[in-house]
Amino acid sequence: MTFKANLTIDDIARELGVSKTTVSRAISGKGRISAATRERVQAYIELHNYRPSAAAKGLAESRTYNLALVLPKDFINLDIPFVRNTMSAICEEAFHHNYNIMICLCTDDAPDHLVRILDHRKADAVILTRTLENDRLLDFLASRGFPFATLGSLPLCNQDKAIVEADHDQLGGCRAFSLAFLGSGTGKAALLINDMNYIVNQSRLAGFQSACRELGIPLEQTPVCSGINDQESCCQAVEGLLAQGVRRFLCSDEDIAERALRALKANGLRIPQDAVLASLADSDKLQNAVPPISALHFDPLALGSAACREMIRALQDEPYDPKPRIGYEICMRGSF
Amino acid sequence: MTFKANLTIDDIARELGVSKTTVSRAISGKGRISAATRERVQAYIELHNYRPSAAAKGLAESRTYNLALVLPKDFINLDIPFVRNTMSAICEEAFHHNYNIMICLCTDDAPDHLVRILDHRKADAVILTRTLENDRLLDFLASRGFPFATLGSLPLCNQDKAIVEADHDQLGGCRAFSLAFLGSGTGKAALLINDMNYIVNQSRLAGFQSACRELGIPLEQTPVCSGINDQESCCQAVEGLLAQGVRRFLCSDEDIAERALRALKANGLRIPQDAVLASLADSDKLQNAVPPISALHFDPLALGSAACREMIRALQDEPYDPKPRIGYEICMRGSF
DNA sequence: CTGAAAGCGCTAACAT
DNA sequence: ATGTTAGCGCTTTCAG
Repeated sequence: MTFKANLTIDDIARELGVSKTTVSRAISGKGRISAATRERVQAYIELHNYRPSAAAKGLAESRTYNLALVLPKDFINLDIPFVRNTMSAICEEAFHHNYNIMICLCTDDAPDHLVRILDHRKADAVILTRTLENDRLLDFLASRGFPFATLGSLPLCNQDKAIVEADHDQLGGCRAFSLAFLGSGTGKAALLINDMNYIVNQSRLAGFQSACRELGIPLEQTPVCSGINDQESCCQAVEGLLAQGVRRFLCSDEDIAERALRALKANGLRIPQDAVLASLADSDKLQNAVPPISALHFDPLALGSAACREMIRALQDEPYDPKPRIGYEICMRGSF
Repeated sequence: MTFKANLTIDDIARELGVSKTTVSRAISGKGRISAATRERVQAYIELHNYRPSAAAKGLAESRTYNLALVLPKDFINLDIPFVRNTMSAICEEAFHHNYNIMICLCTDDAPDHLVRILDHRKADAVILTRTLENDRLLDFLASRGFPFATLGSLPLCNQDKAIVEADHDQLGGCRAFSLAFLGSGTGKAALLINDMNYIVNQSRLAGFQSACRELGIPLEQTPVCSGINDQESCCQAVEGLLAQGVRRFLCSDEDIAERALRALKANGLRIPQDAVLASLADSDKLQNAVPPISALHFDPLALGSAACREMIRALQDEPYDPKPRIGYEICMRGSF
């Protein structure tokens, strides 16, 4: 079967003895058209495998049917399962709505890829895969008034600037998980956390502290160590806390949990006999760790899909949820 | 500063009292135009921050300035450093040439994303991140006559169907590395390999066998185990080989090397005292393994850039290299 | 219910 | 060297 490459709406109109308008209507379903001619056109299209040109449609409608997905540049060097997962979910969801995903690699101080996509109007909206407290990309998008969605909540300074702000229920999840963790034993419990510039870490801390308040645990009983970004800083923090008599460690994410596990093992402590450990974010690694680490589990696929879906709805002036929230699951694996 | 969103070439022409054509020429540099007017136009553009609409330019030129990057669907669940790395390199390179990258998640039997991109003409060419022996995506692209580039060599059945076929020098690298590995000791040496449907594995095997021939090692002295795709099959293979007296293990990639390392350790063998181990593909994991594993090292960034660059050159009718080859490096880390 | 015509913003012959 | 004109393939008033 030969492939007739570039059949146009004009060809069909001529062939069928109708006008371009009629063909267009038969395809889009917009405007009045008789069922008979619609079917005639559709049959022709089906038979001849006609596919409209996205470029032409786009130009006429001032749309591209593309979404720009901003990936953090360190994704090059570092596997970030969250990014990988949300990326695929977004891609799937976009496909489902006839949109495509254009990727751009950006850092806060190198937004070049994104700038160019906006300048050349190659996408209808942007999806950010993470949110920071001082986020120049966020400021940039807001200042341009360009529609965007975020995975993760916005900082107060950019409150409500996004069309869609999708997030896991971090506050509720961290609170519930912290309650379980804190309630499962006695003695000082510490929170190990990384970069507080990430909004997600702020939410985690807030959830943890809310649980502390609920249980009437005074602040000095729950030390918080932030800035844990490699094995060394983690070891130092853990050893310092051990010296203070802390034996209960809650980690803000899976990477820290892995490091803390190593640090505790290195200090000869067994989990859960000598010390307990848990994580406010999950991954395969924690499930397969020895011993497995209990964690608060979220579904990145659901988050990515939701953000993408609602953004596309918004673009099409359909009713949409500006702040989709994805629930959590508590995975008890015996590490506390 | 307010942002005048949609300045067009028409606005500029009117404002400057010249024709659209002149403006177009001043921008593209095509056609004759006086230096004076070119500068006048450029100054105006600079001042008013004009950016051409990619959609309009695209429609007029029948181009999209987009490249479709096909990612394997299992990238969702599994980190594939090679994919991550080449993806970023491609994205960077594309940016550099004013192209954008559109991603599509495909498997051999679910090419939907790609089909739609081609149908709607949303990309000018495709980049495949891997090549298989029986590759329906490859057949599909070839049958459509759509331009594409591959990372990795093509199978014989689709020889020369790609516009660009970028590859590491697998044959040369594997041969050289195998020579070093085989020459470093005596006794049976085994090759552990995964899916022979991957062209890259075929090249690795060919390189290995070429080294064997060169050294005059008979085939029965170099057992080859293929189909190693998880820890269990690796353990079985390793134990079977140990029983045959094999103490020298060459692995086709980093994942197998990791698994083999575990299997050897589990059998109480120390590296390199009791057994030696090496890998025909490298990654951070091998570098950080205990003990570090010697490996043949390639640069995925260079590969991705080359494929993307040559593909874009081809699209622009510039001279290009249809078969860029990236060199290798042998990283000796003491595991043999 | 259908068609004619203008237009989306740019490029590219073909004049001049 | 610059302008005129006609597209690229679709959508969308506005008439009939």
